[in-house]
This record gives sequence, C-alpha cells and structure tokens, in this order.
Amino acid sequence: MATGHGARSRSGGRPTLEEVAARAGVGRGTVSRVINGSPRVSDATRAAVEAAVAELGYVPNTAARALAANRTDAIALVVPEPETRFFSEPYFSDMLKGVGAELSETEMQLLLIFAGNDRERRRLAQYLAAHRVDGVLLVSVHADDPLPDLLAQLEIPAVISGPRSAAETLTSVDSDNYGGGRSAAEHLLAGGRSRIAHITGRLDVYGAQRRVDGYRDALRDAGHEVDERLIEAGDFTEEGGHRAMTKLLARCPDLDAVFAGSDVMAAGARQVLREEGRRIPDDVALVGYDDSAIARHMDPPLTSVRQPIEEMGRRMIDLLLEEIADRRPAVSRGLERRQVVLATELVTRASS
Amino acid sequence: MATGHGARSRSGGRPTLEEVAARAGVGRGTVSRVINGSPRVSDATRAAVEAAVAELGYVPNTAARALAANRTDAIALVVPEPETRFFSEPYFSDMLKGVGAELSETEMQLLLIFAGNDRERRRLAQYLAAHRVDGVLLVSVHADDPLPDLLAQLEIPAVISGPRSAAETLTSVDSDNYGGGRSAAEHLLAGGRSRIAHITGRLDVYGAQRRVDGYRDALRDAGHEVDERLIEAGDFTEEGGHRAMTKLLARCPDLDAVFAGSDVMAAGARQVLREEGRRIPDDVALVGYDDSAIARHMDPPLTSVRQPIEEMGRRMIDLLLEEIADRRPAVSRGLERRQVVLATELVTRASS
DNA sequence: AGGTACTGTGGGAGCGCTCCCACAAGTGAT
DNA sequence: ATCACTTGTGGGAGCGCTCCCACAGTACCT
Repeated sequence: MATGHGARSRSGGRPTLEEVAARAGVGRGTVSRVINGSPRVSDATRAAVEAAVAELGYVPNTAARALAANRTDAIALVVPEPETRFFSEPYFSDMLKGVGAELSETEMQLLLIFAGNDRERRRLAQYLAAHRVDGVLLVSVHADDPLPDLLAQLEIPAVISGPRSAAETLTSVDSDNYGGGRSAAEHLLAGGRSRIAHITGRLDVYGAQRRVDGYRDALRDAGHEVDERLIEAGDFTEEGGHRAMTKLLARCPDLDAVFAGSDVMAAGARQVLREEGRRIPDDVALVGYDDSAIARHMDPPLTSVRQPIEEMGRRMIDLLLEEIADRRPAVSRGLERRQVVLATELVTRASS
Repeated sequence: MATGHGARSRSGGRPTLEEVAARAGVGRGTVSRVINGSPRVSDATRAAVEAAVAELGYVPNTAARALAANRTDAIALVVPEPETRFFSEPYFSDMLKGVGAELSETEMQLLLIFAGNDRERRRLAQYLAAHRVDGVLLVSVHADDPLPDLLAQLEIPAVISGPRSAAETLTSVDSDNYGGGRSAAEHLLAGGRSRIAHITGRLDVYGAQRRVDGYRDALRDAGHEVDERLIEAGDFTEEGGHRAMTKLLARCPDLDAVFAGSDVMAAGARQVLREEGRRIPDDVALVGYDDSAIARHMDPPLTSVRQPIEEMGRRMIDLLLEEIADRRPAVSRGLERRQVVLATELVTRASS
C-alpha cells in the first residue's frame, strides 16, 4: 500500500535528502551540494535548503554517504600496546589531546584502537582490510612491527609518531631527540659537570638511540672523550632506572651528573642516589626527559627535556588529512616522504 | 570499454558479494546467508562459498551493510569528562579493560568518545542524532546530566555505569555502594573503634550517597548513635581529603577511625593525620574505597573496599548487546528497567 | 494420486547517498 | 542574430549490501 516508495521507511523515521529536497522545492542533487558546501549553488537556493534542513532536523546518513562516496570520515589512532601502558604514560594522553583538538575543527571521527595482543592485532587487520577508516595514526611503534607494512599494502594513508629508523618510509612526526639529548648534556657541561652518565631508553626505539647520539656528540664537541662505562641501557621503566643507576654507581663512583632518557627512569635513579647518600644537585646533578608531571613533583623538582607532544598530535592530524585529501594514483606515493621534526626545550629546575 | 556494470569499480578493487557468488556458482542471497551464519544453507554450498571467500580475500563492506540493514555494528563508550580525568583515574582504565574483553567476543567495534566541554557535547549530539552507533555505554554521569534523556529521546539503547538516582530509568550496572560503605564501617567497629569519621565523595554522585547510607546504618545497627560532626563532605580529590580531615580533627579530636569515600581522599587524610602525629593504625584506623594502586603502595598499606570494575564493564556490554538485540516496538521499553548491582569486597591491610 | 510442509536457493527491490551528465538560462563576443 | 561559454539545477545510475518473496525440490502424510 502506501504512496511512499522508499522514503520514510526503516531508518527510524529520520528525514532523507529526498524529503529535504521536496520541502525546499529543489532537486536531490542541489541539497547534496548545499550539504557538502559546493559553491555552485545560488544564495537563494542555499537559504531555502538550509531552512528545510533546519525544519526537518535533517542529519545525513553516514552509511549511505560512505557507500556512495567510498570514504568513512573516520580515522583511527592505533596503539600497538596493551591498554595499561596507554593509561600509565602521559605521553598518550597529551598526544590524544592534540589530536582531538585538531580534529574537532573537522567532521572527522576519531577511533581509538588498541592492538596489544595477537587477538587484537588480528581484529585490527580485519578492520583495516574492511577499510573502515580513511587513515591511521600510529603511535609508539617498535622497530620490527609489521603494521606499517600492512598499512602500505592496503594503501591506507598513515602517519607514524616516531619513525622506526632513519629510513622510515611512512610520513612521520617526531620531536628532535638528537637535539634533546644534546641539550641535556650541554646543560650539564655548562654547569661544570664532567663525569656525566646516561641511562638510555629501550634501544629498539629509534628516538632513544638518537638521544644517545646527541649526548655523545655534545660531550665530544666539548672536548671530552666519551666513557662507555658511563652509559647504561634502561627500558623506560622506574625499575629499569633503578637498576641502571645501581650499576653506574658501582662502576663509576666518581660520576657527578646523570642524564636519564625519561623522567620515570630519573625517578628510579633518584631513589638509588638518595639511598647512597648522594645529594641532588650538590653531589650529582640529575636531568630527565619528557617534562612529565613526575618531573614537577619530584623532590627536588627535575630538570627535564620537554617534547611538544600535543603539537605533535596536531601535526600528525594535519599531515594525515593532507594524505587522505590527495590520495591519487599510487605513482606519486612514497617518493616524497615527509618527516616533520619538532624542537624540544630544556626546562631547568632544582635538580641540576 | 568494460564489461563491468558495477562490480570492480570505485572500491579500490575489493571483491564484492556478487563476485564471491559468481566464483562459488551460487546466488547473492546465498553468499549473504553464509556470511551472516544463517543455518538455512546446505553444507556443500556453505563450503563452496567459504572457499570462494578465502580465495578472493573477501571482506564485507561495512557501509553497504549498515545502509541496507540499518545498523552500524559499533557502540560508543561516552565519557562526559575531560580526557585528563579519564587518564588519571584507574576506574576508567579498568572499565575499559572489561568492556574490551567482553566485546572482543563479538564483531562489534568500540568507539571512545569524550564529551568534556560544550563543543564536544554538541559534536556528540550530532553524532548520536546521525545514529552512528547502535548503542551507548555511559560512565561517570552526574545527577543533572541531560545526556541520558537525549539518548532516550533518540531511542538509542544505552547502559549507564552508575545510576543517577534510585529512580534511574536507564538500564544500569553498579557496585553495591551501600554494602561497601557498610562493610567498611562494620570492619572498623569490629576492630574496636567507636569514634568513626567519614569523608564522603561528591554528594551529587549517587554512589557516594549510598556509601554514606551504608556507613550510617552500620553504626546504628551496632547500637551507636550517628554523630553528624563525624561526617564531612569531600570531592574525591586528594586536596578534598586533606581539607576534610583537617576539619574533622579540629572538630572531633577524639576520633579513632576514618572511612574515606575513595583511596585518593584517604591519601589526603593520611597526610594530615601524620602531620598531627597520629599513628596509623595505632591511634587512628584508616579505610579507603576503590582498592586502587594507591592503596597498595600507601604507607602503611591501606585497607580498602574493592569494586569489581572490570566485571562491571563486562556486564554493561552484556546488557547493552541484549538491548540492541531485542530492539522492538517501543511499547515494551522502559517498563522492565534493569539494574544490576555487583558485590564489593573489603580488602584488609595494615592501616586498620 | 493429491495435498501440505519444509528446506534451500535465486534474485528483485530497496537502503540514502554521491557522482556526473544533460540541459535551461543567462552573458558577452562576434 | 549566432555561437561559445558559464552558472545553476534536476535526476539517472550506481555504491554493495540485506530483506524477503517466489519457487524448485524433497519428504511425509492422507
């Protein structure tokens, strides 16, 4: 029965484009043009359509649009880590803040996807294969992660937050880890320290390596020889910092400064120093990395290298949106790989 | 050009249902049945279709499915708080863990949506109006939040994690706050304490009120009269706990126990007690709520009421999926409102 | 033999949008 | 007046699915 031959059916009574068109006395195409902000519409028509949209409370059907236009208006922030780490590290929350801020300017929707274990990874692969997002933001990727290659194979635009190596093929955004490491060491040198130890981050993280490089070059350029016994590998955890500091102190009791590759590791190191009766900064100066909340609340407050993480998030979105916009014949891809590097800043506090 | 009259077009060369059907030598409908696990397919046909799916690497097009079936296979976890709180409170991370675990059994996708400020709230309203999710999980909702009503109006299935009041109309999952408050007080009474103070949570949070109720009833049932001067309102923050403890101590110097409405507030209270030279638990016994990481690491370790938050997340998903499944004529809605309450558990440590 | 029922299957008719071609109407040069 | 553009507009033809009706085939009763 019924006059209706489609409209007003299953979708829960929501108005459709067609209904808006009828109401405004124009064609379907014209309404579509107004909705999508095409300039090829006269002012009068536009006004009429907008009125009809408002009266009917029209909201476009995303599924129909996605089907017809072959895009989803959604991007995913993929975290190849268990939820736990995501929540415990301020890095992610800052990044998310920047991403969210930049994205709120657009119509894009952000999905947060964790891929910490095999099961989750398989789901993610399915998800990506179904092209349920227009692009992907990848944070905290280890050197041997296959995810970037999967993304490339599926031809899904992606931006990575820390390149996996100097030869990273994906578009990437990073802070200047080399410069950060360098400035930390230079600051300690300028303070008259000469036996400067370094607790590194996980060395399969490219950024951690770069910090070491910066530290080395700063010492060398100041005319010091780099004493390898003053370098000890950590793993970004507090326990790791604790362990490394213990070893360093045993090996080089004469050290007068420590540059830790993260604030959390600095906290671990501080505990050892205190237990051993070394005063900070009088006996040993301490510098961290990240300028996280820990740094401000530490006793004494910790000098630390600040990374513009929020800004990184914003830039990642910018780049990703660009990549999505000019998705064109695969030919021009990969040639002009883009790497953005943002400056770090040393925040000086009482620990040095 | 082209034999194709549709298939093999814009979608980036991904195989379609039709192509799978051709390959398997069956009709479109049959393939659809196999994909969706309908029992009305013969074993031989099913095998043939599955083979074709595997060979072609077929993955259903979500947009097309959503359009045709009027569902999205996605649900949203809506957090009406700024990101910051979300990250700083273990409550959310535990909840997310439970939710994720339960959801990984299904094909449903989880979206995390923050609605901490007006702008984000408007976006969320748009999002919900567009019916981009099949259901919503609501956590940490204040008494006067309009979100639940919006959801009801849009007829979107929703489950709330802490009811706004005893008269909550939405399906809800909660822990037994009354029982938790009661067990904390009973524990202190059993330990021979008689002047038991209580630092409450924000009283516009229903659960916080219920904890007070439990505390009151426990004292009353033990034959004590409730001294209102022993009750002071906090706000779930450490500073709030600090303030409240200061007032309580000034008002009732003879108190011999404190039940704080959260571990974080207990931490604030502990600091005051220590500064005032009260030994824990010798002079004053202390009990918290949440059994968070803080409780275990406090000095002395804090007795606390554990809520099964992960389990709550799982139950919320169960209920939501049910509601989505039997979405039927609005008539049967709202009548049988469902409230699940999970038991709490007192974890005894050295502070009491 | 006819009826009734159920099982398995094919394929038409949408879902609500975007894309794009066709075309009317206006503008200005020839 | 003619031609060549430009601007604005309508609507057909899909996008890849699900839903459901129709129907062939088989089985089991009368």
